[in-house]
Amino acid sequence: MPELPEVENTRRFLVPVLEGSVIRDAEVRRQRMARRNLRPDDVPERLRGRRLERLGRHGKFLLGELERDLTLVVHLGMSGRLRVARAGEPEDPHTNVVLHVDGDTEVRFVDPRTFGFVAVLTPDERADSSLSALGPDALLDPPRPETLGARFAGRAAAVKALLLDQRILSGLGNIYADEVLHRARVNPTRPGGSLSPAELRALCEAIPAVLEDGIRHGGTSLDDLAYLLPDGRAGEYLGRLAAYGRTGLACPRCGTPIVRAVVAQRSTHWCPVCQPSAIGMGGAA
DNA sequence: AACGATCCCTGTTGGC
DNA sequence: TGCCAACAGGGATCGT
Repeated sequence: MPELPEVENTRRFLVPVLEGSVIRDAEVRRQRMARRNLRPDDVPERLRGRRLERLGRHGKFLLGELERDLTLVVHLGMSGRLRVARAGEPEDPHTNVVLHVDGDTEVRFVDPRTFGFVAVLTPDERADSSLSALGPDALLDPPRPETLGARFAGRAAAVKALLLDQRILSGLGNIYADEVLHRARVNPTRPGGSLSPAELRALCEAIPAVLEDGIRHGGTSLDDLAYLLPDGRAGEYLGRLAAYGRTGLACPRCGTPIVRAVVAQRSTHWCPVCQPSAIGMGGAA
């Protein structure tokens, strides 16, 4: 699923395509994709003829700074991907939004499950949106152990749930949360408030390390339905995952079979030896 | 306030 | 072989 490394790879690919370019026209073919706008019809209207000055990212949100203080917001949801193509090239199914850029370049938003969205927001609308509630970007502004500890203090919820909470830290999703916890040797079911200073330090080391590793390898493409780079290539990180999706397979660190359980309503994978459920105990959770 | 449950979607998977 | 329920998940929202 698109998480921070996939969104960042998408962003880097799109920077030379979009930055400084004029969006000549835009089509929203499924109204649902524009549902975060007060009026869905605003999207093409607000994009038409406007230059995109800078393409940034906060967590899993792509943020395009447009002329006259408008922001283009794109979230890939769980099955969204952006595809760069020439006009007239065959379209992938579920091409729900198309941006027509300079020349005959198109940026196509393909999203079968429509959990993604596009929005074009004024500064006021942006301030009122959930964007303003996002926590610091997990890569650009990685947490220090003391600040993460302060956010986790007193929390009974599983540390996995807290890592997925975009208001605490922005960018981790289900795959990279499992990978971060594995690298840091922290059991996903542990109450957030119970982590030791050493475990908080390990988490803070693991968060940027795992994300940078994911970015370096082009992100994680689980299957052909999910995330692909904007030129259609798959990311290479799938084969490097240590925990996520590896139920019954050997932990790359100790060889113990990875276990799976539902934590925080999400499929969760960990090594019962490297990530014991209680300090000093080596058994399964 | 914190936390868990539910819903939105649809392609894929697994069971019978 | 064919059908269909279950499953996957980010984020909004709701109930406790």
